[in-house]
Amino acid sequence: MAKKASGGQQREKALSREQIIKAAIELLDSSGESGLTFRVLSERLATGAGAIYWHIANKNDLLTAACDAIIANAVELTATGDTPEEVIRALALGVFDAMDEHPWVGSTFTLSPGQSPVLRIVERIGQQVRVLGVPEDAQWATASALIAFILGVGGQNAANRQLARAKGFTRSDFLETVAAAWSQLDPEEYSFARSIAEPLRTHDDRADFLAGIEIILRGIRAK
Amino acid sequence: MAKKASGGQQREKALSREQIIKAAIELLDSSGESGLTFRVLSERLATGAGAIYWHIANKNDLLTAACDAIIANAVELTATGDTPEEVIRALALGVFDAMDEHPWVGSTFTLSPGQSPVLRIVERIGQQVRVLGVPEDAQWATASALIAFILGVGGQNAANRQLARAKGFTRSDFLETVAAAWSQLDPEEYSFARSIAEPLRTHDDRADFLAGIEIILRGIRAK
DNA sequence: TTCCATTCTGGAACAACGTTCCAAATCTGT
DNA sequence: ACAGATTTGGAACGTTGTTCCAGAATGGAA
Repeated sequence: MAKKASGGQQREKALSREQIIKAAIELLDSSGESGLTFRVLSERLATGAGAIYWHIANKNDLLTAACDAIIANAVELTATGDTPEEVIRALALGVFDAMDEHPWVGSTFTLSPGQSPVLRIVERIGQQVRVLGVPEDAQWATASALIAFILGVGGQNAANRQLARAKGFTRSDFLETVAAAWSQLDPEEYSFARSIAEPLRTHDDRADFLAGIEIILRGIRAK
Repeated sequence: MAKKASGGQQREKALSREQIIKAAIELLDSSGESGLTFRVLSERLATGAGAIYWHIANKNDLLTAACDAIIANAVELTATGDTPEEVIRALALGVFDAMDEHPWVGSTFTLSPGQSPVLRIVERIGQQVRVLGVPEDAQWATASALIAFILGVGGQNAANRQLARAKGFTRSDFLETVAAAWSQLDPEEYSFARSIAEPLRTHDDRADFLAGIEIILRGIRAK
């Protein structure tokens, strides 16, 4: 029923689930979320839509698998450190960088809650929360806060990138646009947004992300 | 060019942007995100798709406006308190409750980054961060962390609800499914997920959300 | 009033998408 | 070499967001 790993080659141009996922990732990276359709994926793989559906349940399945491949790699590479806090920092940054390199990942998490991609992060974070000595009845809320923050940042960044790409903007153009809009808001009602518009132009997403992680770690420690 | 607010009624059954948004919200609430199509919206409003497009740019515009209506209401109602921390708590809970009542809102934020709905939250949170005495060069990162967390939780919850609805599950069914899956994972590799599966069955999302806010507030204070 | 330019309506039409279906091609075991 | 199971490729289906446009409704000028 499933594939058989019997050494011999099955066919000249065998079509495997892994190949499909790999091609999907390439397509997502080069053309964004809207660039992955079964038509262009078929062309790229020199086959038809039906053949793809033999190996894959539906588009959600495909996107989840693609997301999982990226996250599994990121988690594997970066989950090291001397202290639990260092591990959390490294893991969070690893996931952030992976999402930065593959902007579509951020919006893919919501397609499969509780499944593989999220699960990997839950486990790694949860283990470190345990090592940190957080009491058992607070472990889930604590890990959950870290995860929500990481996925929240990822989702927002993904949204920014996607909008920028759709309008043919660069990231810089996008920030420029937001800054320009915010700096012209009513000074009374939107004083904060106005004051933040200028520094926003040149801010560093990664540094802000790390600062957020530090705040949360400090909050956990301060209990 | 735009509508004229000249007192007289324009037509028996005038079609206004507000009416369209209201009908869209009702549809989203009753049938979920996939329930809002221009076909059923047309029927509900007893008109055609073209008439709707006269008042609204596209579906993104419509969803953003619907999201903004919910968020504006939630922010207006709940942004009160004696201390800045209390205001943040109240605001966060207000947004959480709004997202809980309208699950589609959580996934709508990503459609319009830097625009109205996010902006409202940025402003309110940012003002309180300022009152808290956070130094100017850390205000954005701090506010950003709170916002990312709030939107992250909202997005995950929305994803859960959406999946549950699509499969005809209740929230309880969904948690049951996740708990069952997690409790059968490999005890070595997924020790945390296994240990958390049981309590997850009956946990309180709102309490966990509030616990997360407290962690972040503690982290800000502990600087 | 009568007219006309503007504003607004409704539904047909279009292109693109995810998905299904199935006859043909290919493989595997006997 | 044959038969049954697996895998392929592309046509076809239903649905979606969006566009297009003929014409109805409206309000001000003559």
